[in-house]
Amino acid sequence: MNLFADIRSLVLHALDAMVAAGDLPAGLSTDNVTAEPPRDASHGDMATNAAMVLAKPAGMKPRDIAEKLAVRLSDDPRVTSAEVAGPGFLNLRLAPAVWQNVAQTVLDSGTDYGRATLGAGKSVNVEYVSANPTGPLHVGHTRGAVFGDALASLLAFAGWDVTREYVINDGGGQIGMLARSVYLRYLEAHGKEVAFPEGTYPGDYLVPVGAALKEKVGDQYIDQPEDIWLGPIGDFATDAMMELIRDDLALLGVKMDRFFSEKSLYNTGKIEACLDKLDKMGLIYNGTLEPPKGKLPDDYEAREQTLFKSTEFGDDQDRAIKKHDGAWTYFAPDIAYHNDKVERGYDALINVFGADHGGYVKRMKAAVHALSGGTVPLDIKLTQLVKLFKNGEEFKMSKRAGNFVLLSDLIREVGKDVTRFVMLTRKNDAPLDFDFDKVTEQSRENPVFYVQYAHARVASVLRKAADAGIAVDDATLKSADLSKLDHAAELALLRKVAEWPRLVETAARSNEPHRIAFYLYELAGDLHGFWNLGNAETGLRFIQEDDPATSQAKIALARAVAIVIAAGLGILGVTPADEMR
RNA sequence: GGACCAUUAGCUCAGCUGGAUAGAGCGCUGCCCUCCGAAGGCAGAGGCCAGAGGUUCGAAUCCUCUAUGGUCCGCCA
Repeated sequence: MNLFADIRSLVLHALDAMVAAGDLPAGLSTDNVTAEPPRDASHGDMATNAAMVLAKPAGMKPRDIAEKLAVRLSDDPRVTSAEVAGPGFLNLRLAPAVWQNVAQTVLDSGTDYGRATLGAGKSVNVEYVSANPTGPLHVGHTRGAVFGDALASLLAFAGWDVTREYVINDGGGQIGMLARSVYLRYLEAHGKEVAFPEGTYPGDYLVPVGAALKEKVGDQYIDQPEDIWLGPIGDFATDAMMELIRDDLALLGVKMDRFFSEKSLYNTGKIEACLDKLDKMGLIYNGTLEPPKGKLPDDYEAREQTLFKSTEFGDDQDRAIKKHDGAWTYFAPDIAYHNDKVERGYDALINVFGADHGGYVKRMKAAVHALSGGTVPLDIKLTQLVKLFKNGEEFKMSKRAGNFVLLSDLIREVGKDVTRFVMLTRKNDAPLDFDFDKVTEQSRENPVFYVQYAHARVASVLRKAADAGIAVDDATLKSADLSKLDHAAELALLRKVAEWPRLVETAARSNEPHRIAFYLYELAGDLHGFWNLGNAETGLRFIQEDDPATSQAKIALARAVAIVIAAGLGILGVTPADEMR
């Protein structure tokens, strides 16, 4: 399925044969032997570094190994030439049939082409978004949501059994503030004058929640002390906020497999049990932390509290799990939450956090390492800030000014597909500029458009061909005579398509979905370039008048490109377009 | 004081986990539509891969130090 893996194993077999023939010492490690397309296509279709890697341990000259290897590889029908080059590279040229078969493979597999077995038999939990349930999602949450979702899809495509999870922070103090805010809206719904004190949430979105509460409970909470209503209203408000958030996520095309309530860890003994477990490992103690460096808070005083020995696992200092008054810090339930994930039996955990949680990474990894005995890797991906630009100027958002751009506003303005794709055109850990004007522009500068346009062009060809009476269903295309695809430009395009499975693997291995977006942009560029060749050289147009057989072979190539684009966009959560408007 | 991330063309960024002459887009220069959508394409100019050491057949990539920028640093979740 993966051509590069096939060629690599061909090389490895040849090396084994050399060992058997006494041309190479036995027992050499071939871990670093690669088979990859050379950067410069003029070097050939595939290059292996085997000779250079093995030269030293074998005590032989690289060129000697390479030449013997070349002879053996030449025996394979797929290899048309094997030349030693440079310091000891072995450049291979492959038979056109190898590339032509790629088109057939793609048509056979459809958008499943490129699915990998990297994660086969393994499960991974991807936790993302996890915004506090105190209001609708805004732009700040969007990048993490898109990134996490695309990463989850990528891993699923690479064979992992993926769980998408959202942890609801419904156990902390901010739920109390939410409840008070809703209470004020509730009073307002009863016609009372209210003022929002510092710390409460004055946003309009709580108005309907207050009204709904009135609907549900009538006037029973009016003039009642806080301890009567705080709990129930907190629950009521959290549910309402989660409904809001789910709606926002739906707009983005994000669907979670599981919502985990942090509150469910409280008063159930789960936190205590988990910390007991750590205590038995000798990782919990009472102590006093060093005062923070840099700016010292005005009211700082050294206090003794319960600490977790995260320094044992590389953290800079130990971390508090209990406040001075004995209440849990946020870290405590979070440890228990991750313990729960470990106990659910995942083979790997991934958390997607905003960059402002960078300081949290080490302690969380420390906790998971301790809880799983080092058996469950936790990867934490941080997403950097998104800067919005409108009319050429940066649009600053601030909590105080309350001028957040809501996720729903963003979608309304530019759409789900644009939002998702653009958010994935940067590495997760690099800041991202989101320019409202650019992202809706129809030009090469706008990668979303450019990729969509390539897909639409193929769809257009299919329509035109059908109009001309040429059968272009995939079943027919599959049986086309692909040996007609013998032009260098056609083979080059097939090579690019053939890279897809390999790209999926590397992207999945590094948890970097942005690589998909970049590859699609390149593939689209190659298609556009190829398309234009047809201007000067009519023999390269997809539709050849009066020659349905050739047309079908060429259209099969176009379809293969479109299928890969569709598969890639599928991972990114973007709908491929059949025509541009 | 410390941690994490970044530093690649005038600008915005990739760089396939160590490979051959470092790549795109924008901008600049010059070209290509009786032609499946020119909403495109081709070509040219433009680089001390922040700096200095190290690791090895080989470094933009790995390690150390330095510089600059960003994020963060008590029991807030």
